[in-house]
Amino acid sequence: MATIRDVAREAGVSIATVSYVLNNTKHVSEETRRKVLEAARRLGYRPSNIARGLRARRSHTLGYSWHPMPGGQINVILDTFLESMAAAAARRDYHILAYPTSTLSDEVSFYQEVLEAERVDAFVLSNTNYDDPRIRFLMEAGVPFVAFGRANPDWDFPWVDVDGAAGMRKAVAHLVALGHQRIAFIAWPEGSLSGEERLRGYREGMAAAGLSLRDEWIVRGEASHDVGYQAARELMALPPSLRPTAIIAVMDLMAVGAINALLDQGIRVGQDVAVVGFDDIPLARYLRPSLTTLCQPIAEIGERVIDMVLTLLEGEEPEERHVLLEPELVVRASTQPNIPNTQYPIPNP
Amino acid sequence: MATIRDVAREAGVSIATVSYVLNNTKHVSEETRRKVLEAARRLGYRPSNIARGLRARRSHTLGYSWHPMPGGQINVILDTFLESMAAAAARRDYHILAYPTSTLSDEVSFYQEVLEAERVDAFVLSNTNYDDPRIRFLMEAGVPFVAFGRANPDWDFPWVDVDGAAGMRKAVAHLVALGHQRIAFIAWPEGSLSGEERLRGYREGMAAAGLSLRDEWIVRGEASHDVGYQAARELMALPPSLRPTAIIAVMDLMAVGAINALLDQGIRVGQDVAVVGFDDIPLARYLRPSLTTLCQPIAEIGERVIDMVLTLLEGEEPEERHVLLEPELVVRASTQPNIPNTQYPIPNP
DNA sequence: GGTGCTTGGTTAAACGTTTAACGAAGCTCC
DNA sequence: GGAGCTTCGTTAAACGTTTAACCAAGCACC
Repeated sequence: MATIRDVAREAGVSIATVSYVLNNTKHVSEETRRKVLEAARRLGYRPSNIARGLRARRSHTLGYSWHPMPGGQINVILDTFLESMAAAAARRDYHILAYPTSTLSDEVSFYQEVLEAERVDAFVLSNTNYDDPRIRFLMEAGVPFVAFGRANPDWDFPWVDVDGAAGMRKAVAHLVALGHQRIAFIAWPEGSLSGEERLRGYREGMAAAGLSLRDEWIVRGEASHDVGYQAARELMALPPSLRPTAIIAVMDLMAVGAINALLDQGIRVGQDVAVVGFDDIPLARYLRPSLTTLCQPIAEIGERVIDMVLTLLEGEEPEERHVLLEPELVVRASTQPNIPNTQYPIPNP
Repeated sequence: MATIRDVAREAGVSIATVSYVLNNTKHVSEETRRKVLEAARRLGYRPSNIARGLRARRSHTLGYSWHPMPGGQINVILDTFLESMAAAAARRDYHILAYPTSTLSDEVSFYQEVLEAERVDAFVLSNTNYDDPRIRFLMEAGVPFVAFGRANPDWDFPWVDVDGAAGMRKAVAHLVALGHQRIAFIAWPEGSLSGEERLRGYREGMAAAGLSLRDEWIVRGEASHDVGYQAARELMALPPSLRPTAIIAVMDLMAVGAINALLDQGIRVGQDVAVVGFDDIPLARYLRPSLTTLCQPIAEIGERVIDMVLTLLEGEEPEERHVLLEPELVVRASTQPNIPNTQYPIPNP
């Protein structure tokens, strides 16, 4: 494997000159410049990332850590998110080190380890919590990082997030436009940042439509299909005057549970009762009925996150330190009975 | 940040001694050993991975590259696979560099780049093809790698794979035990390695059960929900004496398409016609009816792959160069009408 | 024709490890 | 009591870059 020394010899210059030419970091005459580039090309030279990193104290690597999904749930965004991040990073010669954090005993000390071993220059985090210890640590340590998701509002750190409240307002407005007045919400337990955010959007949407809101319409439970199932049963057990005609769930999986509960009771979803989810899981469009839901712009988030973190790494301030992106409402049969379930074209035999 | 020099000074020894103690690579008296370890602990010393890599020509990093799913499909295994690999790698102080390859113009030259930049010591690949150029390149370059998936059988390289044929034999046997005789198969277009493998298992299963096989029962098409939908329509349009009573699909997504087609025709899935998929996508258990399918031992594959690749890196031969793991048949309502759709417990209010 | 500036390049140190080569001290053995 | 071995450490080179410091030559200027 050719080293910078080989290139220097081949071009008849010193290794310093080669370095200057390749990094464009000092003026070099057009003549030698050409010679160096030519020699490097001939030898197929590629600077060793390791050696470069040792001297420049840069690994040209970003760490991305996420919590793998519990209980057989799927991480809907992982593939898309990693792909968009890796592509954005590659454009600027950075690479992504993947850290699923499930197996870590102490997550914070893990960050410290990786950092001190000089494996990564900066971090991207997702699945943030309110008083997220990772964020606290990274802020204190002065490490550049960007989070996908917000945390304690008193903390000032760069993040990109989806405006869950705006999404839920869209969902409510959509349902209201269809004539619904009694709209329920299946939420996560208190304490989840994005959960409360989405719930707030639901409340705001109801208020904006001038609809009153009943405590019975908000049912909370852990993120699972079964909790969604049970919540829908409870909602349908309310007296007719209170019984909701539409249900919004904080996540698709719970919406699927709710739909299954309704179907089990002979309720026609989309006609008798409408259901909206959040996530746009891959199968949402193929469910019976297909699921109206909110779709997050994951690819864009990935790019923004990387752009921000690389800006930080260059010692500059990103023009926007906080980026809030709106999810898109995808209307399907679970709220619009006139949309056929079979919304995919049937290919000709 | 403490360096080896700081530790040496603190312990009153030379840096070489520190290195020997920390790497357990030469005998050192118990006394100095203790002093060194104590000093390292006090200073919170952690060797710089970069410096270590430069000298030892090891980045302690493995590259994992995969093709992101086309057309909004989800990569069911990514989360689990990455997690198990990262955990197995971390146990031996290795880390995973993630390379979704969609954006690469020339995939092979990409491997060369990463390798020459000394970013990774070895590779893991998945989604292998028959004459996979990546595998050809890595073999020729003499780079250690392990593939999740097989390729050209003339090539000798280490891999771990799922025995799709065995899985399909299980599926057929399961259906035969339920009394089915006319069993159809929805396949991918010719040329897919795992696709042909699974198809072969279906044929073998039929032969083993002494059932004859009709050409009409094998329908091919691109991997998509809609192709599955259309295929099921075609199968149901066969004359009654040929019409299958069970359908096996090469992947869950196509099985879902088939189920939807059957439902649209008023056919009761699980009672009139049974359907089996392959993958065990996360929603499979929550579908109506829930989907009988084959589940791949992804976590185990991840561990095996990492163990093998690290063994290779140590210059040894793994005891097994080819590992074939059987998928597990998960029986649900789409083949067993007596299994209630609502197979999840309903929590007490 | 010295002074000072610019241009275009070189020299050499540094980054933090690993590890081969060396060596001092203590022991065994004849 | 010296040869030879073992034990336990040290010294110093090496890994492949980047970059500060330096320098020679050319030129302008008074």
